[in-house]
Order: sequence, then structure tokens, then C-alpha cells
Amino acid sequence: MLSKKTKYGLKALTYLASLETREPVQIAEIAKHENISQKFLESILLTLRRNGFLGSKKGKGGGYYLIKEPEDILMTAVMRVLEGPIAMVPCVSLNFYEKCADCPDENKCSVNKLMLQVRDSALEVYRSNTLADLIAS
Amino acid sequence: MLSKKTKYGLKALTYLASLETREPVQIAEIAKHENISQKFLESILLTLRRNGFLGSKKGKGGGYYLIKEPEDILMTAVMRVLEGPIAMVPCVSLNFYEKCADCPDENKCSVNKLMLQVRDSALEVYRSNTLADLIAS
DNA sequence: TTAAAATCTATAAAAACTATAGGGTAATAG
DNA sequence: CTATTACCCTATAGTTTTTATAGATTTTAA
Repeated sequence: MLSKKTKYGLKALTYLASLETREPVQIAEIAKHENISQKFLESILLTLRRNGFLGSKKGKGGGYYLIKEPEDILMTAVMRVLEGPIAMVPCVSLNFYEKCADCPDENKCSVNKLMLQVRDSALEVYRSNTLADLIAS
Repeated sequence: MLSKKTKYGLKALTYLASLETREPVQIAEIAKHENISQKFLESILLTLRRNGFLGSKKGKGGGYYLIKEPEDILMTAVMRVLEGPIAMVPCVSLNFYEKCADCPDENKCSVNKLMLQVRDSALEVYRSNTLADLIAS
């Protein structure tokens, strides 16, 4: 299951990208427009800022804004930041690899074999979608 | 993340499929061979039986055994029983569809658009893999 | 027929994760 | 200086996952 964190984060990014302007947009406005719990969204936007997707401005007239062009924001990057590993199992993860404690040999593991394919196919999708691709009605 | 339930279930099925015989195999043997908590495995095997993948025999000489040929067991079916929906979001699920409460229009939803592609690519993988495909070393 | 070997059932507890809320701090514009 | 708004920390309720406990039931073999 996709976490709401990821879902909300994607929606927020899409909303910001859909706007003409790149002026700061208040959390409250995003939350209201996308039906998101404002406090929760707050923490999501923060991690998006910390990971180089958004800029922010404090005080009156402050808010969040896209720091890159939508065409340059790949879903692989967004997903890794919001949802974590793309692989469903650590032993097939590119960026978060970890050996399974119980599995003596990955090359003979059926789970490994299947999840490797799933990872590759998901990666293919995420790699071929930018934020811009998700906006077009 | 793939749940351990699914992981263990897959390993158990693979182990049974890898054996020459289709005689009953005790839970204890499967658990030991695959490094799985026996009691947990017990409940997993039970749901696999209830869903038509395994047969069982009680009493001395009892155990679990494959009820179909490995070539006839599709990963789509296994995953749906063990892991649940293949889609990461209910609004793109074929078998477990549900409308998002917050989303006014699915056709304009960026999450929907992305997750639809992810579902399709995962489905493609699961459809083209049978239990037999996961055994071959 | 009895005892042993298994599966079956139910429950619950521990752990981990998810989603949300509250309240205070810091920066900024006017 | 004051209002506004992002930032940051903490807590908590709820859910899901995983494992453990305890026993009931069925089957087989001797």
C-alpha cells in the first residue's frame, strides 16, 4: 500500500507544479485544495524541502514553492524520498540493499527472483514519469 | 514492503514445488528448511489451503502438499491471496476497487495516473510467472 | 481402542508503523 | 512591534504485522 505520506506529497507537488506562478504557496492553501490534514502535510513538505524538491519562505507572504522545473523531477527520486525503497524486499533494493537473515543464497531464492522483476518494472515506470507528466489532464 | 506472510508463503510453496513427491510434508519440515517461525507458517499454510493452493492431511504421516501443478499456479493469484491487492492504491485496483474519499476526480488525479502504470507493470510480471518459473535454479 | 502425531482454532501480546494533533520557536513583511 | 507563517519537537491513538500461547480435533498406527 502507498502511504498517505507519499500520496499527499505527490498531490502537493502536483498542485504546486500546476500553478502558473512559482511564488510561495501557504501550507493551508495546499492542504485545503487537496483535502489533506494540514499538520501532516506540514511535515511532508518539510521533508520535500530538505530533499531538494521545494524551497520555502517564512513569515508573511511565505510558503512553499517548486525549486526545479516539473520536467526535471523524476518519480524515482520522489518515491524514494517519500515512500522509501522502491523494491519490496531489501535484498533486491538498489539504494537500500540488505541481506535477508533467513536466506542462505539469494540466487536460489524464489522471492528474490520474483521481486527483482517487480522492482525493475516499477523502476521503469518511475523513471519514465516526471512531475510534468502527471499534470497533463 | 512485502510482508513476511507473503515471503514465507512463497518460500513454502516453492519448497513444496521443488520436491519430487507430492506426498504430505509436515509444517515442521518446511519451517525448518526455510527458517520460518513454525506457528506463523501454520496459519499461512492454512490460508493457502483455504484458497485452493494446498491440500492437507491430518494425523500421523500428515502434512501439506501441492494441489496443482507448479506450472498452473500464477503469481497473480498467490500475491492476491497472501499480500492482498496488487495495486498500491484502492482507486486503481481491479479486484479491490474503492474510491478515494478525498479525491474529487480520479481522471485528473496524479496519484491515480502514476499508480495505474505501476499496477499494470506489476501485473505483467505476476501474470508471466508461475510457481514453476521460480524454481529453476 | 488407545496413544501419538499432526493439523486446526482462537486469542492475545508485543512490536512496529501510520496518521494526526498540540504547542512552542524563529523568521519575515509591513 | 506585530501579525503571519514556516519550523521543530513531542505525544498519542489507531492500525497492522509478527510471533507466541494454549488447547481442540482429526487421523493413523500399533
